[in-house]
Amino acid sequence: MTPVKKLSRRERERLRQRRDMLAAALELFSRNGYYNVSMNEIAEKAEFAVGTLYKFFKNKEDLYRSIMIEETDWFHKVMDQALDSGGDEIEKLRNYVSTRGVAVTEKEAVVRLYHAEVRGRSFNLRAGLDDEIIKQLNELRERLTSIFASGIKKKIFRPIAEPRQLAVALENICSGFIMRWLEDPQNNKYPEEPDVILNIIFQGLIPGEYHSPRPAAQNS
Amino acid sequence: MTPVKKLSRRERERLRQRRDMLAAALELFSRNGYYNVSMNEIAEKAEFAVGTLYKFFKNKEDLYRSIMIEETDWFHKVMDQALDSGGDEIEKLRNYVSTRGVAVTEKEAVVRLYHAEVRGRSFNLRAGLDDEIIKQLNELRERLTSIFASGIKKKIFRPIAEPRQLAVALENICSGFIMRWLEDPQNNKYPEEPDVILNIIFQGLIPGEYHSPRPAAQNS
Amino acid sequence: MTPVKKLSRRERERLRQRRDMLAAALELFSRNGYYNVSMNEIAEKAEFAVGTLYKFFKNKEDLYRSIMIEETDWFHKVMDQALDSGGDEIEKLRNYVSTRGVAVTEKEAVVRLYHAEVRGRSFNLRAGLDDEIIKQLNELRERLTSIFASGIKKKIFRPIAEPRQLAVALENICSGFIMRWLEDPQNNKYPEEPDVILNIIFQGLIPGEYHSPRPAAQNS
Amino acid sequence: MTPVKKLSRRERERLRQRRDMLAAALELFSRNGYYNVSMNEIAEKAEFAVGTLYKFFKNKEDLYRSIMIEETDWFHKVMDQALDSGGDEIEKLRNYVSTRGVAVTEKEAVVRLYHAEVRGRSFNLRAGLDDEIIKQLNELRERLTSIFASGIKKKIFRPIAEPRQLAVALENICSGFIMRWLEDPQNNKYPEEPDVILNIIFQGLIPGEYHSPRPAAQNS
DNA sequence: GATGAATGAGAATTCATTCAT
DNA sequence: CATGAATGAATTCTCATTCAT
Repeated sequence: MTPVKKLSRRERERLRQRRDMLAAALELFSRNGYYNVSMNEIAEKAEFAVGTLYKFFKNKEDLYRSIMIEETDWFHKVMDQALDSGGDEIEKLRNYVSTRGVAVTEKEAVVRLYHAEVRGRSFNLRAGLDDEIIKQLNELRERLTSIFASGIKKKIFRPIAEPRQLAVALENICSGFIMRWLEDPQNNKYPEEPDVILNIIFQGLIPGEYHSPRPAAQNS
Repeated sequence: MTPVKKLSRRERERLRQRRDMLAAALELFSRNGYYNVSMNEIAEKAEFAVGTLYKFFKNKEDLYRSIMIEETDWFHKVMDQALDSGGDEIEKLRNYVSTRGVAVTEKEAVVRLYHAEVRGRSFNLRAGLDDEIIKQLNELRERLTSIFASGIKKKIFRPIAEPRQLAVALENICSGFIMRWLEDPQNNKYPEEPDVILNIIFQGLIPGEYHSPRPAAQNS
Repeated sequence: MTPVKKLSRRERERLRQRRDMLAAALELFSRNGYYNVSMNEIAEKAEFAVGTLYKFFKNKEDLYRSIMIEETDWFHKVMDQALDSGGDEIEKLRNYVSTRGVAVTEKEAVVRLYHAEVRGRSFNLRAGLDDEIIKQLNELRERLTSIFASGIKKKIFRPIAEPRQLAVALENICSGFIMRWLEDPQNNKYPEEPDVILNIIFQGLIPGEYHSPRPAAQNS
Repeated sequence: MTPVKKLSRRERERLRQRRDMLAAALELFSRNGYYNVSMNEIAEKAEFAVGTLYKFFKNKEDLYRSIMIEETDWFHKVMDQALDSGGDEIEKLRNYVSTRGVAVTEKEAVVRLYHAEVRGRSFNLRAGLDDEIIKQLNELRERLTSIFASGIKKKIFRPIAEPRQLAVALENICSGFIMRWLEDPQNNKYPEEPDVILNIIFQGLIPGEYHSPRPAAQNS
């Protein structure tokens, strides 16, 4: 995908170091929060001297921001692929839901940080998240939104709410389950079957157990 | 609830002072985050000396914790009342949704903090939220859960997912909308009509615009 | 002179502390130079905690700058008085010379710092000396200049150079002697008799040993 | 002077490198001060690696000291030559004055540093200037002193002060003018005509405009 | 021999907390 | 009892120096 290939040993080494630093910092930040992690701790965990950290990152905030940017990139990419998957709108949403779950298992720390920062609005960054990050998150939501829109247009989905509202709802239901899972993995699982979540929004639409019974009956 | 009534002037005065301190701290914490607020700032805003703050609260964390406890109490009480409302399960949920919206307008700062802390899992508290707070939040979720359960039992709701999952979903959809609203009040409003949210979960059930068309038709 | 008098005990106390801090810092700076003195050292010498230093001064540079300003003020005032002295132009210059000498004995540390900063152009202040300080030093030179000018006009002094050049010369001869004195007090004294210095510039004019004899005579 | 000639290519190369390093460092030190110049900056400007700097100089202070020694050597040599010039005492002093001026134009950076260090007593060197440097500076002053002494003896100069005092005075008048020049080249020039400075000290003696006129006349 | 990445001691600064008045 | 000045531990960041390649 990238036209790389020719990285000198030196460059590869530097990249590896950078990755190690980011990994150590990510782990600590996601576990203890920005303000409860000192540069010395990060250095120690990454097995470098503090000074070396500062060769790679201008300051603590820059280090944090770099993590956020790289991981948002990763998240964006992963989710993008999920939504690129062939299939109809339902299939895409199914992919969205299950990929959100997969992402956690792959990078728990990232997701943890993502939740603190994006869902909870932490105050780690004085100036707030980078525009670039916000842009990516918005893009993702817009993709979801247009999937809902097109699904509605094709009459696959009933227009039970505006597409963007549906997108927000879906995002947040997923996040809610993930959060619970992270907080108490014993007792909470992220639904293995994405339809559990989709059913919440589209029970009438998703073919499956709860589908056939006419909704009608209930209130009459 | 408590057998109040007999508070000496002294005691009433102290309570007032305490309330002022908590209010000042709440405002600042919710706006700048725990670590970007100093005890001196709080003291100044509350118009007390720092020393006085320490007469009321053991330390900064205790002050923060106290806010969380009091405000969770308030939130719990408000939401509890909403769910106590007469009416069937649908009515109760409607009340839940709209009360969540009302709560924001009444105590924006509280909700802001609540979101950082509960939704995002901030790291203001080293040791995490108090058990007492967690207990209350769980209670609230359990009430929601049993509303869903009873609704399903009464066949008002279709059993599209487990009651607790539905509760989590509802909570998070609401939070999602509230968060967006807080972040950009210009462009995002919390749905004035609670049914917008409930429709997402129960479009087949809530009587209304999108109800009648049989969901069935579309894919089969 | 100042309309003070009514300083609360608190204020007087604060002033005293500030003075102590400045004194400790002056002593250290003048002996070791800006960059070889740490805030902790200053705090220790002044018998305060570092934090207290920062209550009085925004940062290290501010502390240094404050010293420079206060001491330049003092120096300016002392020299100004010297030049205010009654008497003709010769008398004023005599006063200038001897007061420069007195100033050293009174505040050796100040003069030491003054020399590093003003004569040598140190690099303690990134942004250079305050305009206020430079203004005062220029004023002093201008006063000297006009004394020379008026002396020349009155034909007390021969116009051997431009008045400002004479002022610069006088300043620097004095500084030169002072510097030598400070560096090696054993072997160098600042001329007790100001005429020694004035004679260098005005040997033909200052009444005294070298005065009356026609210059011609000198080699007879 | 030294029995040079036989330097291997290797050695010549090393000398050239050393010179480049010293030149880069001189430029930076004289402009920003010892403590505001990092070894990395010097290395970069000299186009070497830091490590290489340390092959030539034990440490930062040694580098600085080396500059001072080499440049003092140069200055000493230049001034020595000036004083070697044929001619009587007056001629020699004239040469001293004008050579001081020439030196600035040739090596402004050196003079800048010289002033900070020698005139101002900077604190770049913890242990003060090298004895060797001090010795050279003293030698120069002694030469000046003996010129004054011999001039007085020959009755070319009137004994308006002790020879050494005259030497100090002359040195400092020159330095004073040079400093002003360096600080504000627009508005201050070093007297092109050395007699301007010499007149200040010897107006009665230097043949010229102010020489013959009887000093007597003046105050009557 | 040259390089420059890595090191870590040291300095400035902040802020929760204490305690004399 | 309230006050707020004083404290000093902890944190971020820099830069002279070293040493493996």
